[in-house]
Amino acid sequence: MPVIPSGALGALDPTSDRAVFRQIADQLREAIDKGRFSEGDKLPSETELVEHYGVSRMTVRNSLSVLQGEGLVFSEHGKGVFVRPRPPVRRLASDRFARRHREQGKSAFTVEADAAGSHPTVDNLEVKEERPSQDIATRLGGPRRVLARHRRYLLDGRPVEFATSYLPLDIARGTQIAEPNPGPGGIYARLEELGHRLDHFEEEIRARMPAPSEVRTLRLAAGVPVIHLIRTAFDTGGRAVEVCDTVMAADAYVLAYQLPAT
Amino acid sequence: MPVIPSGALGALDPTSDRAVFRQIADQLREAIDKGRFSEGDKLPSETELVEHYGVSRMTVRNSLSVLQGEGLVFSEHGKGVFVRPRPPVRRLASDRFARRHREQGKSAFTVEADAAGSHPTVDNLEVKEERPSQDIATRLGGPRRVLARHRRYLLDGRPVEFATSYLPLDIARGTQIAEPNPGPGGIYARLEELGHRLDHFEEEIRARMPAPSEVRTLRLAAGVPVIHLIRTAFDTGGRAVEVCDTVMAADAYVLAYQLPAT
DNA sequence: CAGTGGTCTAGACCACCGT
DNA sequence: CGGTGGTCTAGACCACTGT
Repeated sequence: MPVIPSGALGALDPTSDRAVFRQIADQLREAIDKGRFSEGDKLPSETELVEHYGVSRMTVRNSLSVLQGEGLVFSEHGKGVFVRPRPPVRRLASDRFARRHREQGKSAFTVEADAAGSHPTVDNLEVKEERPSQDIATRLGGPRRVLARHRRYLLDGRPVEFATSYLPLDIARGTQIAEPNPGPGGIYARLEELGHRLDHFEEEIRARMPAPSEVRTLRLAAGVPVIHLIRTAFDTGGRAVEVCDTVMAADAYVLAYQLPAT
Repeated sequence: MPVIPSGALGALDPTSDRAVFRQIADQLREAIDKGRFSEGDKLPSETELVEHYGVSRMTVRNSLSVLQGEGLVFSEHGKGVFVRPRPPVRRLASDRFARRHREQGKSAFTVEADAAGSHPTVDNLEVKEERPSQDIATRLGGPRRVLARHRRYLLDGRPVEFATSYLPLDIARGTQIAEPNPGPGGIYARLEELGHRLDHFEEEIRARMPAPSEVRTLRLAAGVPVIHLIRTAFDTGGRAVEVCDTVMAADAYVLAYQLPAT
């Protein structure tokens, strides 16, 4: 029985130079783009596509793997291949570290999540002294060892980012910053109490495909890149007092910045 | 003859639950990470890997496609599979639209490229009036039609980004902004001459896998995401006077922002 | 020309899912 | 249990590359 919605998918063009698996991928992609399959919908099964197009199963699978690589669909073993829904995105505003927010005593992540009606969680918290990578050391002015605060953030149970903050030992050792819970307002509030009044932050943003370990940590679907953000905090003396290295699931974020025109 | 560098790749673990093609991909990835294959190096051919591991060719190809999806390698028909080199990245500083740069008469792209010793080119320039998408219209305050300036940027011959600027017709129509060459300092200089003194910009950043048309336009390799940047320029009256929609090859860029701590 | 990757076939067995 | 996707085999022919 032909279970493919009538008209949803056309026929192959045998005269075309385009590879068969690409033609099939094109037709499926177009059907998704035009809403003939909606978010969460199940695509025709591999067997159905094999019958519809009269090709071998490997060819069909090749087509589907193209769409997976583009992040358009995901597969579930024993169930089917589905159109990937666009998850809700978290918007990071450029004033998210403004003192006025900090002074209300909550962390930036928690404040935003609450505002968006989501349930935030922090996970895998680990605080320890480490030897920093060359890059981190350079940004902090070259210390041999640093305090590292590792953690993972989840939104409604979904891991969306993991991050590590690095701080010079001469600033952080023995303070509340070296405790798992740094207290109200987070480590930036503690830094200011310790006399390091914050002046500005610098952020560097890259995007790339995730390493396998990042796929596991963020439970990333195929075809989802990561945003790699490195933020350095400077005090009013011009010293770099913290570097925060963050990897985010790109489908969960939009970053917003405001730039002066002057 | 075994042409695989001795010790570069190990043997399969038949007792492992991990799929054979994943084990092979893991070993190749590790060999690349550890520098046993360097940037630009050719990996062992599919035939050599088939012989080394004693598996079928499709299994080997499956392994290689995993690495391609991660952006670690690229293939050239008839030549081989190679370790993908990290291309030089272009750094976009958050002050790149500062008035002091604009007043020197060059566009932001040209100034930066020259500074980096690269040869910049602009391509596929097209200026016309259009009906804006819902999103663009909303950002500009809801005009029915806008002036659109499409173009593509190349660095040393490589396409790295394409962009479209949208401006309200009541501002741009009939001015030099509607000409292919907007003159020294670019459209922002013209906007200020027209009385729209710029106050600030807002930028929104997303990362995702490219659509097929973006792969073509930017000649993207497999496993390279794009950075999607939407910038809105506001004049001192608080009006949005331009929206620039930019898609960048993510492997060619690092974005840098400076945020106040106040 | 021989060697490379690109495409495709026609099977096979397995693990997972829901009924 | 039947249907689904996950893995793998052992071929085949092709197009592209370099010598």
